[in-house]
Amino acid sequence: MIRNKTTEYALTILGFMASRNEDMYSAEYLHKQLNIPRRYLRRLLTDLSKHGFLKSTSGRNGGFVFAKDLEEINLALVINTLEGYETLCTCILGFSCCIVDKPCIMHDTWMEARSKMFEVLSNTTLADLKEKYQMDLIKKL
Amino acid sequence: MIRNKTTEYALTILGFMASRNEDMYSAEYLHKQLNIPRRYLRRLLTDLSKHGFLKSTSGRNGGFVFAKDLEEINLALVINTLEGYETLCTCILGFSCCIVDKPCIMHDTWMEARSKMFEVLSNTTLADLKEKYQMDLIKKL
DNA sequence: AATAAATACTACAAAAAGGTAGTAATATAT
DNA sequence: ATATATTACTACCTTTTTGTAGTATTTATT
Ligand code: FES
Ligand code: FES
Repeated sequence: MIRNKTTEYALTILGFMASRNEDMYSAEYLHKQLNIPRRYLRRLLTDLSKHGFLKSTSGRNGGFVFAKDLEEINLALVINTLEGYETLCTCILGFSCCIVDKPCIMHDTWMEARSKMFEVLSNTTLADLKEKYQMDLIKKL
Repeated sequence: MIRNKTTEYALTILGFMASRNEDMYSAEYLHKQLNIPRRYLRRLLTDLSKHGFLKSTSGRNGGFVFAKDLEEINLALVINTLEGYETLCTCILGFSCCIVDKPCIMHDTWMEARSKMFEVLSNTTLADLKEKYQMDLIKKL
C-alpha cells in the first residue's frame, strides 16, 4: 500500500490539482506549490499523461489538465497503475501464495482489514477530494 | 504498511517460528524452510536479535529462539521496529504534516481506515498466530 | 522571424534496498 | 586437541528507486 515515494508524489499532484480550479497546471507551478523535485516531477507528469490520467499540451502556456472526469479516477486506481496490482494484495506473512494457493494463517483476518482499506481507496475519487476541499473552505469562513 | 521486503521476511520468519514447536531454529534450517536468501536471512536474524525479538546462541547446536513471550510480540511492533513508526502513519496525499500540523483533505477518512488496519496488526500477537496454526491443523484432520 | 515558456526524450548520477563473500568467533562433539 | 556446526562482523556487489542534466520539440507572444 503506497510502497514508494513516486506513488506518494502522484497522489500529492493529482489531489492538489483536483482540489483547485485552475484550467491548466504547469510543471513549474506544481513544483513551486508542492516542493517535489523539478525534473522528477516533470517525468512523473508525462508518466501520468501516458497512463491516461492527464493530458499535456506543450509549447508556451502549455501544461497539464485531467484527461478524464474526476469521478473516474479513484485512489486505488492510481496506486495500482503506478506500482502494480500486487501491492494491494500481498500476503502479510510474506508468502507468495496469497489468494491463489493455500492461504496462510493470517489470510482471513488480513484480507478483511485490507479490503476495508481498499474500499476506502477505491471509493475515493478525485471528485470527492475536490468536494471535501470545497467543504473545508466553507468551514474555514 | 510493510514497505519493504525485509519487513516481509521478518514477519515470515517470526510467524513461522511461532507456529512451530522446535526449541531452536538455525539460520540454515529457516533458509531451507522459507527460501529466504541465506546470507540476507542470517543478517536479518542477528538484526532481530539486536532488536530484542530473538535470542541467539552461537557455536555448534546454536541458533535462535524467541527472547520474549509470544504474547508480547505483535505484528505492528515488528513493522514499526524494522521500518520506523512513520510508515504506519504517513499522509495518504503525501504531505509531510500528517497528525502534527494541518491535516489534509483525506485525513479523517484515511485515519479511520488506517487505524482499523493498525488495530488488526497490533492486536495480532505471535501467540495468536500459533493458536491459529494449531486450529488449522485440527481442521485439517 | 525571433524569443520565450512550456513539454518530451534520453542518458546519466546518487542513494537506498537487497543480496553475497570472506573471515573471525564460539561452542559442542569426538 | 581437533573438527564441525553454528552465529557475528565487515566489506563489497547488484538492483531498484530517486533525482539530475542536456538537448530537442512545440507553440504563443512580440
Ligand atoms: S496468504 Fe497470507 S495473507 Fe493471504
Ligand atoms: S494529513 Fe493527509 S492523511 Fe493525515
